[in-house]
Amino acid sequence: MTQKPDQAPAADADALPRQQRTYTIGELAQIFEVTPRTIRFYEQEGLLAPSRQGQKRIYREKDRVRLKLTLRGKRLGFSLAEIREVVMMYDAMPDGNARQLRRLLELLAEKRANLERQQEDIRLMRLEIDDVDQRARDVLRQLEKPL
Amino acid sequence: MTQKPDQAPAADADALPRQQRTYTIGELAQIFEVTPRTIRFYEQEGLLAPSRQGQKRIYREKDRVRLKLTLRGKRLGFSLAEIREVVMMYDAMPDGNARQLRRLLELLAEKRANLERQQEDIRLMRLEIDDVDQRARDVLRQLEKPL
DNA sequence: GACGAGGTTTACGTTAACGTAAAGTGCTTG
DNA sequence: CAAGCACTTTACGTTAACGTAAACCTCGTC
Repeated sequence: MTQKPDQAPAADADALPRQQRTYTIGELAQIFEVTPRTIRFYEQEGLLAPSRQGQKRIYREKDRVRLKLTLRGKRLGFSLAEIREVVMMYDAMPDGNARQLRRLLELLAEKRANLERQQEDIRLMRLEIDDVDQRARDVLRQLEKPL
Repeated sequence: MTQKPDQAPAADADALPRQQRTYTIGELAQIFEVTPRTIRFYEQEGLLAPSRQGQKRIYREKDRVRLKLTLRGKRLGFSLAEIREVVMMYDAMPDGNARQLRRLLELLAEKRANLERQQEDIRLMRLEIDDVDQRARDVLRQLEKPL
């Protein structure tokens, strides 16, 4: 029963060259610490398009990367709609219409500007945090001094 | 009618030393490009606590800074609850209980870690964007070449 | 062949962060 | 003093991003 490596799922899964590996929804969910529901929802929103094997969803490397990018976008506060916009244009690239491509470049510039503002926000917030931290330590030191 | 600088609101407002300046809700809203509703909502959520003059809210420099920090937090994807947590502990600092202070330091460390992950996310997403940008430009060039 | 572990669809519920509308207060300006 | 603005409270509506529950397959295993 262990001679048919047709689609070995679990045991020697990490022996495959990764590009050919497939994932179930549960596996992906575990990897990224989200629920299957979340993954299905992202599909419904047009962010993922796994193939099917009968009724079950089959995720490939491409889908895994998509999910990773989506979650990264979310951590940065982007909405699913924004993320989808970029992802879909990216997919439409190969047979790219010139107008579409220019639009994509605009979009990318927007995102870049967004990221830069975020970097500045991070820088400032770090300064604030360091300041508060310092003051808290000072107060604490004063409290512990008169022993 | 222009001799009483008691609480001059508009005309020579920028002549005041800023620390004494006060703002109406509408002014603040305009400055930060949010609606008054948003500002009231933040108050309701415990993020702002303007004084009153009769029924009207009076915002001082402190409130303006609070709002600025709040909006910065939002841009970074923090929830109002998270922001409030830090803000409230900050306010409780002066009469600080040692346990509270240590808790604050923990919280700050958390936030810092969060910011660092975000920076990494930004770095990676920039790489992605630059890559997509480059490929889009390449395709575009090929489309325009055979004139 | 019952069953438990995973998968599936469908559908209603929930939370955060406001938007929007109604109805009232207070000043100042023609 | 009527009109208009900017403010107020109260309350219901809305959207995004899932959570949760029910009811159903399908497969390997005891």
